Amino acid sequence: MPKSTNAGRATLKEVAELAGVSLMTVSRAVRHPEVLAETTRKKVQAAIKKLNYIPDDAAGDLSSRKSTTVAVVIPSLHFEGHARTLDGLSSELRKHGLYILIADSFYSRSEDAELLRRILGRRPAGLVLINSAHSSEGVEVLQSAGVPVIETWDIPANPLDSVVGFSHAEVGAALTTHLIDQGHEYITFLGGPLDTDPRGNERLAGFKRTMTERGLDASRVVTVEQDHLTINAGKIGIARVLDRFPDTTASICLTDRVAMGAMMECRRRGVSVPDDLALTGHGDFEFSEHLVPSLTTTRIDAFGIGVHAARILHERITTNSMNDTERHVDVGFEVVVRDSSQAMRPSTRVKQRLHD
Amino acid sequence: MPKSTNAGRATLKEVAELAGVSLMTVSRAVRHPEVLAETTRKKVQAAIKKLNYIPDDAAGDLSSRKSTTVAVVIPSLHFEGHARTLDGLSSELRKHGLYILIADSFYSRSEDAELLRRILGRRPAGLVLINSAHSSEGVEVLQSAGVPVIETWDIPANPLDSVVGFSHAEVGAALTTHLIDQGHEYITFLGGPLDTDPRGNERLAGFKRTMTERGLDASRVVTVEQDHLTINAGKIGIARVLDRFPDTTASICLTDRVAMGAMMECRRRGVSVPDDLALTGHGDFEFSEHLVPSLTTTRIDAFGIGVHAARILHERITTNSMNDTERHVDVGFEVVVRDSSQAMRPSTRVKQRLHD
DNA sequence: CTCTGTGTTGTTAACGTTAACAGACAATGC
DNA sequence: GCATTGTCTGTTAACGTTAACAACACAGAG
Repeated sequence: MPKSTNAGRATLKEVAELAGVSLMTVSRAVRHPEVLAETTRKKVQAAIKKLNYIPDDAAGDLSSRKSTTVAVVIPSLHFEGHARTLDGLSSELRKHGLYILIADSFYSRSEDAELLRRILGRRPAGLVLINSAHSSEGVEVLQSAGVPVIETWDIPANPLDSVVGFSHAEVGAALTTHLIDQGHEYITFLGGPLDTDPRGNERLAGFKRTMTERGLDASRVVTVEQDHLTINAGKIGIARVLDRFPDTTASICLTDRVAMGAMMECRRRGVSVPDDLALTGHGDFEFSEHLVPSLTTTRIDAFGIGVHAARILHERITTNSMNDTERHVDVGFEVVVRDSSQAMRPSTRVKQRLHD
Repeated sequence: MPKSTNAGRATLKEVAELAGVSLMTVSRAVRHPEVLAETTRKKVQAAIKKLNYIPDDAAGDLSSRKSTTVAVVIPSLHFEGHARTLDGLSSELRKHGLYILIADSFYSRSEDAELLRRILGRRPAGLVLINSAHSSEGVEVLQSAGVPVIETWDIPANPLDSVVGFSHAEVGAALTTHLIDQGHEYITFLGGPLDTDPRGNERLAGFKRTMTERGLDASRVVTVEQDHLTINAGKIGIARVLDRFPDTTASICLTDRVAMGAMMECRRRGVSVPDDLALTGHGDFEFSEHLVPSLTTTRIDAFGIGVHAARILHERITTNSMNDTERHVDVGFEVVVRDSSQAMRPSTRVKQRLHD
């Protein structure tokens, strides 16, 4: 057994000794095997296998002044879309030998700068921010980070650096337009605590703008403080909507989870969706198309956001040129019209009992 | 601007020069400020602030022969429970200054060993495996990793090392017992492709064992190949259940997502849950209690699994003693009985229309 | 038979940090 | 007054790797 301090793991040196070559030859056998003479290569590879040698990437990074990690700052993994973006990032970054270091930031804004500093201590090659907002100190840290920073899931007014996202205001506007086009006039916006959710606020702004443009009442807004964007918030919220604005015929819910909570509560109360109340969500979650009635929503290419961010990152890491054309990407969104927001077609109504 | 190669970031050396002290004094100012004289400490801290110095953890790890990363191998982030476990891990590990390195392994089993080798290249202090199975080569890599390995979400027959999980067979058995106690005799197990899902298989085994013990037919099993554990699989699967075993009065679904798909399809077909067909799931997802009818399921303390794993890991990293008492933890589970599996109480039935 | 490449391997000096020890100096005990 | 202790800071040698360059052998060209 090697008396290495390195948790018993073999090092370049030990492999080199066993194979009877120099350190660099072993290093080359790992990274550029093609430059070695075949006999040497085989000898070294045998030694590597025998000792179960795994190169220490951190030491390699240090020596070569490169970095093989990308840090991802994410508020919560409980949101399907974020998980999909992470998948997209991961699958694309893997192709380039980059690892993902996770920083979930779902706590107080005040620790924000500290978290970012800690993560920068790992010397990541770049940072991907998923749907996150930062304190002014945090922004300062990011600006002096010296590595590419990619903000995703939004198109902020003052981007730090690169951006891959979509317009939340347009999402709000598109859903509102859809409902108005369906003949609705009394539309209530159902959201979470909007002061801590800039994106929700933008969607609300899109709603208000569109309602006003169409000459309708844009002031019908209900928020739920306790739960943030949960199914439960929708359940509580829709009760308030029905209470405060009983003539509401359609409600725009901040996310699909909120919409689901609303829909279930409607069912419990015997309020028919969409006949008594039309509902829309946002995000196109897995369950959304399966609900009865199926949920009208907006679909975001969450995986694509991750892939896009990864590509931009990779390009910016390898080439030093800042190709401005690709610095800001709007991936758009798609309004998916389903049963919850339109007069039901017979084919989608509850079917007859089976086997009769 | 410093001419450092390190992406413009300040190093110990630059801070030392600015403060007029040695490297070690700066290092101490960061890690053990209490040993320095107050005047020195302030001088150094001012220099650190001025240069925006952030220590390079990788270099520190290398020099001190420690590691500040923990690698997490996770099959998919799309499962709520996994995300919660990751949260638990993260929040507990953060207390000890440990970072999480993510390896999502949701691809072919053959790449398995390669992925593990790559992750070990980061020299993690430990490995947490969430709900994962490995090829024999992968197992070999793990065994020679030389760091603590914690398997979670299951209690495997042959653990590699530490374990934090629960018995899937008991889950299957408990749900089956519950349904039998409700008076059901014709129970169908609805699962995914079981050959690639050892845990699903165990739950199935628990089902079969219990059915047989109670003298009931244990052979009613329906699997769906296309989709794995999705809502859609439940939708497709329940159709097969009703088709192949029309006298079924209760169905045990592999997960809550499958159960939801089943429930929605039932609604579409006019099959009443639970009156015509009782349903159970597994996992207690966010939506489960909100469905109408609410879903009977098993609840796992997913966050707690993460916290537990983090504690074991931390103990094993800091003390070299292998405290055997805590090596294998069964966190258990809880059967949550809701409306989908019992004769409905009036209070939970669909309420009267609102405002009338 | 020297010259010039070409293909292959080795040597040295970093990368940014820390552990271990060494030294300087002041305060204390006898 | 002199050794002894304690407090603080500095020096040296690593950690495991890679970039850059040096060195060597051997082939073919002239």
